[in-house]
Amino acid sequence: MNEKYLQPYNAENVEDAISKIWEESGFYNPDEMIKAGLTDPNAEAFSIVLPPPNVTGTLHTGHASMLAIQDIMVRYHRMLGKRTLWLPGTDHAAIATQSKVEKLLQKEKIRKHDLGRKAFLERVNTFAQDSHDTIVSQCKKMGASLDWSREAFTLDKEREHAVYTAFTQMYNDGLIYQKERIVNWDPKGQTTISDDEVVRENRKGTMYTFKYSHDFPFPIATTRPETKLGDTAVAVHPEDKRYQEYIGNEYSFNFAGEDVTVKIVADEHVDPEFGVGALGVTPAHSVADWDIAQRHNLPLKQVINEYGKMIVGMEGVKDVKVAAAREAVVEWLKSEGLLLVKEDTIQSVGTAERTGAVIEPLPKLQWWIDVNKKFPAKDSKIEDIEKGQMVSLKELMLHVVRNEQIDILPSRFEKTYFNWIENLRDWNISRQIWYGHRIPVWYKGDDIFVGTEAPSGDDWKQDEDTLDTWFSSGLWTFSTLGWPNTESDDFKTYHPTNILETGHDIIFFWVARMILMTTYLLGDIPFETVYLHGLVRDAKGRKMSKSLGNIIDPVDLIGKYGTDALRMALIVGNGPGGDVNLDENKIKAYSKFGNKLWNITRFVLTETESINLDKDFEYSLRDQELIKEQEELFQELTKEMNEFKYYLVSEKLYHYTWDTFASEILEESKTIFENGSTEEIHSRRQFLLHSLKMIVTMLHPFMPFITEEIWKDLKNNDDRDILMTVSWPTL
RNA sequence: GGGCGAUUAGCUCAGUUGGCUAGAGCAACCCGUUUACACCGGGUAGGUCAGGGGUUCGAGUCCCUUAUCGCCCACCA
Repeated sequence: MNEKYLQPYNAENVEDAISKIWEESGFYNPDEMIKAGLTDPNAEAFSIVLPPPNVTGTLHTGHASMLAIQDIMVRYHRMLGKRTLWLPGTDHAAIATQSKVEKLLQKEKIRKHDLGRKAFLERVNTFAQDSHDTIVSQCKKMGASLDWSREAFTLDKEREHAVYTAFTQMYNDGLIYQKERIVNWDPKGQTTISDDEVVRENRKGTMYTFKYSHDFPFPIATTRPETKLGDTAVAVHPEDKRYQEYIGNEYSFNFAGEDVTVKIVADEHVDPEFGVGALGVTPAHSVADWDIAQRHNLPLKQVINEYGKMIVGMEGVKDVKVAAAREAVVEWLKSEGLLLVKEDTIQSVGTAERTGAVIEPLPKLQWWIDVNKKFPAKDSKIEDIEKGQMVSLKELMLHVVRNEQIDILPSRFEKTYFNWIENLRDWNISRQIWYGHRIPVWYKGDDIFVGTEAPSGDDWKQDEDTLDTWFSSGLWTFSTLGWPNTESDDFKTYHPTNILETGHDIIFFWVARMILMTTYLLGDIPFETVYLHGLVRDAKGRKMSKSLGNIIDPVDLIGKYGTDALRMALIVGNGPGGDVNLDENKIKAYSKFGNKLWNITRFVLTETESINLDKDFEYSLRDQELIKEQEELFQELTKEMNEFKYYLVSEKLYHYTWDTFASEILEESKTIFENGSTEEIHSRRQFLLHSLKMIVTMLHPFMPFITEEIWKDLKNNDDRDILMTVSWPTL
């Protein structure tokens, strides 16, 4: 027996050595598996794309959990003999990365405009490269069997070509258009953001009820008096008796130094029960008011600029930030005797997901994707949609989930998905930041050119804006497989992918966008199953955050307990959609399990030292009984593997190994070895060896390192050298 | 305002399509080392499965209801 078993299991030494074996084998790459004769070239394909981590820093425990789940899926299918690809990459994460680098520059007292676009982007690229390198090494530490030879980046040349191709097609189909409309403006990030990048927060505010002027017939209420300088109407409910006589009238007056004219309009949107039942309409600075203005053809008047400062008004208001201007306007109302009521209220404030700034709705010229416009469907692999049939993006997105061509797990998220799509508005895809895919539109005078490359000839100027990062992420399942070349081997073999495993927090940002892009561009689905995992929380179930100081670094945990133990702690009891509380004690428990398995191996090897697995003999009655029990369990486990119930399989393997195999069978074996007949002893030795091989094989997707290490001492001549490439037991 | 989820042992949680005396890890208490493993073994204690009602031969599991907590979505000024 190998002397290593005389010492307790040392995860750290073993894991590094095993990683090396796997990487040097090249078997993460399915092509190498085929070359070595380990995978049948005609085998069914199985593919997953890694949700590309943002190059904004290092991986956290959430990533660790994601890697563990996906690696289980991948190793399992590889062992089933499938042509298995797990494709890695990273995401440039436009705004997130740019604002991170801006913060770093701020510490050096450098502003990005002083550097200029080119120098700034060099800084960002350096930062992104560092993050990338850290992420790659962390993925490897987790034992993730990713095919690095196919690694991609959302902002590299190949992906740019895919992005430009997609943009051009959508533009030519009239799905991408440019229009001035009210947008979510982030005054801190100096860019627009899409609706789902706006995080709503309930904050304390003050509701002011006042009259515009002494001549105005009735009061209105608002939480933002400073925007009233931009009012162009007052809306009331059409059936509200109090205001009937005023509908259609126009009133002009001076408000805090600005000449204002408002028209009284009747609109169903107004709730007569709320406040005074009359709403000052500010089309340029409120999304709801913009919609009212559209319905009544009202003029637009911008009073706040991109820096969140007032551009009109009296002294103390003009050129002042909105918060201070609000105070000034309220003071003015008081002094004029126009303020009637001031009361505390809770208001829902939109903030920018990345910068935390309060969103200032502003009218701006932007690029949009029309989700309602009908277009002829591409050559369609979508069930019940024929080629050329007129469909909208929204319809396609709903259709493929409704007809279960795409399955979402857990299924309750399907409802959430439908609800979101049904209320979807056009997608604002242009951003006023530097880091990202530059919009593939060029201008020369009044001419406009949209294409995958700059037009020939001088004086063409490319659009300054970049694309929303999710535009490129939306193409991920096929831009990584060679698209727009649909004839490439990878594309033909691995698309659509089988499973998308990701967090339920990005179902709208990403999952929905991938479905949008793929159904539109390919007339196909991007993946068959969406497996959504929850959040990794701390031991007490709290969200990990910097302010709570409860962030756990997966690398520290691996150093302490080993990757196998961490993986088990993240998997057991963690079903789809559920949050997992990561308790260090749980990891500790599974590191003990590793040692248990180690000692089981020691016992079995000691007792079976001189023998090989014998295929031609009959088990004793007792052993036949044990085999039967075992096979029943293993069949059940295989079924559960196919149902994505990794949380059950891992737990059951743990209990079988410890409570049944070690506590009962090994103990019983001691008696047999002492008192049994020759036949009984031989049978039991065979049984132990056989069982341990089965256990180690089935545990491999969960605890890849220790099982691979044990396999070295367990394999026979006719077994494959590397456990990763061994077949999953078929019973 | 709409939707979803949770509530099981001191703590953190499993419990798969309703089916034998409700489980795990950690914590607590007692005992055990001539060895596969003290990173261990054996044992003890601890739960009216949030409350109430219903369906059923049978409910932690299904239905209704109440309470508490949490999450997501939404243009109530």
